[in-house]
Order: sequence, then structure tokens, then C-alpha cells
Amino acid sequence: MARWEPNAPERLSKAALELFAERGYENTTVIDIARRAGLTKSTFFRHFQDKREVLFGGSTLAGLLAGAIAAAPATATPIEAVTQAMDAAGRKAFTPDRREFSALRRSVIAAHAELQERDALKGLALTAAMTDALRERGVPDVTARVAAELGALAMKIAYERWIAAAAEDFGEAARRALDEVRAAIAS
Amino acid sequence: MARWEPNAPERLSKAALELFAERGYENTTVIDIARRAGLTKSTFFRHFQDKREVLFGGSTLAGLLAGAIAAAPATATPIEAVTQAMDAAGRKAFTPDRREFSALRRSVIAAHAELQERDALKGLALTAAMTDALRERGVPDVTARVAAELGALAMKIAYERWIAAAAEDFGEAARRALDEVRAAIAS
DNA sequence: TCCAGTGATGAGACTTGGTCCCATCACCGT
DNA sequence: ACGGTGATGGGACCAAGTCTCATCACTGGA
Repeated sequence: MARWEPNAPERLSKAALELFAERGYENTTVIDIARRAGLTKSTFFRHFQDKREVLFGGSTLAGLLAGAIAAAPATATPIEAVTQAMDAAGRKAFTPDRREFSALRRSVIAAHAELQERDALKGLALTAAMTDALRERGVPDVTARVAAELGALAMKIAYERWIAAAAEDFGEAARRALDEVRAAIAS
Repeated sequence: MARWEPNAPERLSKAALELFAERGYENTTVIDIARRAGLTKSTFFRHFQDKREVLFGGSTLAGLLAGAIAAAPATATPIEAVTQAMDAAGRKAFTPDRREFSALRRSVIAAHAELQERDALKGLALTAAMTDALRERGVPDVTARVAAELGALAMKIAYERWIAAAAEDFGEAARRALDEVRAAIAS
């Protein structure tokens, strides 16, 4: 038997997403979120740096991508390593059971500039993590940055499609998007 | 004779940059900024949406880039259009006399996460503006996105170098960065 | 010359995000 | 039974941001 109801951060995130979807980000106070989770404002800020972070806390995506790039065979090209990173994301992060949650979360973010800013910075961090992981493999600086940017673009495109089309597997969508990106370069 | 001291937004931006550089973003209140500009908090928020925006207000860079892309010859490839956009940026935005200001501004932004978030979102807006301008030219969607991302990456690289090396012309740096990016794609 | 209109500014109340400190509570091991 | 530990609650406090109303300086017309 736990001392308190367990998983306070999870409960707060769930409550926050619900409330943001119901009445909007600006019309939801931190106290509202905490109350719905059966907690208080103090506890909220003990678990999350600020109000925005409650929608971004659980993500270990940067480490996942970087790990997959590091684990790619030494003979793999940068783009091949990035492809493996996106496969890993599809297997461990963007799983089918999280599609609905991701879609709701994305629509909430799209509706509020404050959340878009946080999302934009997290996106830059993802690209930076991939760039660093590629550099660790000995890929030259500019080449690493290009491969990471193209990978990030393919991920964005795949993410949009994965959320829009219920049936699709993320890894598959990402591979297809990356192919399209590479085809576009040729033109 | 003007009714009041003119250029309130400019004075506020100048005061803000000075104070952020002197004592840090977090240790500077909006009232401090307004006081140094000879104004009040009310007037500050009349000119700027929030405290962060005081460092980002004057920028018309998105329109500048989009305009240059739209104005490129119909025969120009996407990358050529993007190259012209960066030339335009070098001529009208990143002029030599603004280098020192840009360097200070950049160091302030780099020191505070809140400002980095705003900067990240503005960066996405730049890429989106270039993407839209390319689509207007009839460039297919994915091709437009790729060209805009590569252009944005080259701009980032050129901007870093332009700020670091006093002697360099931005347009020249951008063209060189874009060449490096294109060369990296081949590998 | 006087006066009303206009537009930018000032003043201050108010809500909320975020920080901080301290008290409290539930469980643990001894 | 008892003290330690760690998460929580409570509330004071400051700064960001909103809102409303008053004020001020100049403009243009009677």
C-alpha cells in the first residue's frame, strides 16, 4: 500500500490535458489542474518546472533517437542511422496505443502559442541530439547537421500523417517520408 | 516638436537589451525596462505583447525572405530562389552595422531558456514563410519543405559565422554555407 | 483665443504563474 | 513505541500580464 495515491506526475498530466481540451489552456489555472488530480499547486510545481511542461514531461525521445543512432552499424551512412532512429521511435515512442493521446495533445498545442514555443524548443533539442549522435560516429559537422535536419523533417511529416490516418504504423510512415525527402533533394 | 519623446518601442528595446546584458533576463523586471526608457509598465505592454517580445519585435525577416523568393525569376530552381532570399537578408537585415547588436542580442538569448523558446518559434515561422513562398511558385509540397529547411540551416550556419567573424559579409557567408550544405547531401 | 477631440501615456486594482519556507502527514526501520 | 524520511499542504510573496479609467499634450475648428 502506497503512502499516497501513486504517480502524481501522470495524474497531473492527464488532468491537464483533459482540462486544456475542455476549456482551453488559458482558461485553466494550475490550481484547477492540481485539484482535478487531487493535489495542490505546491505539488504541481514540485513535479513540473512550469505550466507548459506538464504536456512535455515524460518525453525521453531525444535519448531514444540518439541511442538508436549510436547503435547503428559502423558501416551505416548518416541517413541509414537516422532511419534506424525513426524505426526505434515507432517501436518505443509512437506506438499505436498512443496515437489518440498524441492527436489530442497535438491539437491542444496547436491552439496555444505558449505551448507551440515549448514544442518548437523541444523540436530543436531533438535535432541537436541527432546531430550530436551523428558527430559521435565521426560524421563531419555540416553533414551531421544536414542529415539530422532531413531526419527531423521526415519525422514531422510522418508524425502529421500518423496522427491523421488511424491505420498507419509510424515507422513505416517515417521511412516513406524519408524516401520522399530524399527524392525531393534530387529535383 | 513631438508630443512625447518619440520611438517608444525602440527605446524600450534598447533599454531591455542593455539591462538583460547587464544583469540577466530574470533579474530585470518590466518596470525596470520601462523606467530606463522613461516610461511605465502600462506603456511597455501597449507596445509589446510580453516581456520576451521586446527582443523580437522589429523583425520583418519572414516577409523579406518570402518576398525575395516570390521575386525570383520563374526559371529559378527552389534552391536558387532560397539563395536570393539569403542575399536579400544580407542586404537589408544582416547589414554590417547591425553585427554588434546582433551578437549581443544573440548572447542574451542564448543565456535564457524563455528567450530561446521564442527564438525557436520565430525560426519555425521563418521556415514556414519560405516554404509557403516556394509553394506559391508551384514547387511541390515536400520539395518546398526540404528546400526551406536546407535554406534555414544554411542561414543558421551563416548567422553563427557572421556574428563570430567581424569581417565577413552575411550574403557571402550564406552562399558558402548553402554550398557546403549541398555538398554534404551528396555524401 | 478658446474649446472639444484625439491619441499616447500614467496609475492602480486585479488575476495568475512561479518561488519559497515551514508545517504536516504517512509510512519506514529499529 | 519512536525518530527519520519523503511527499504533500498551506500560505506569504514577487513578477508577468490584463483591464479600466484618468491625465496630458497637442491639433483643428469656431
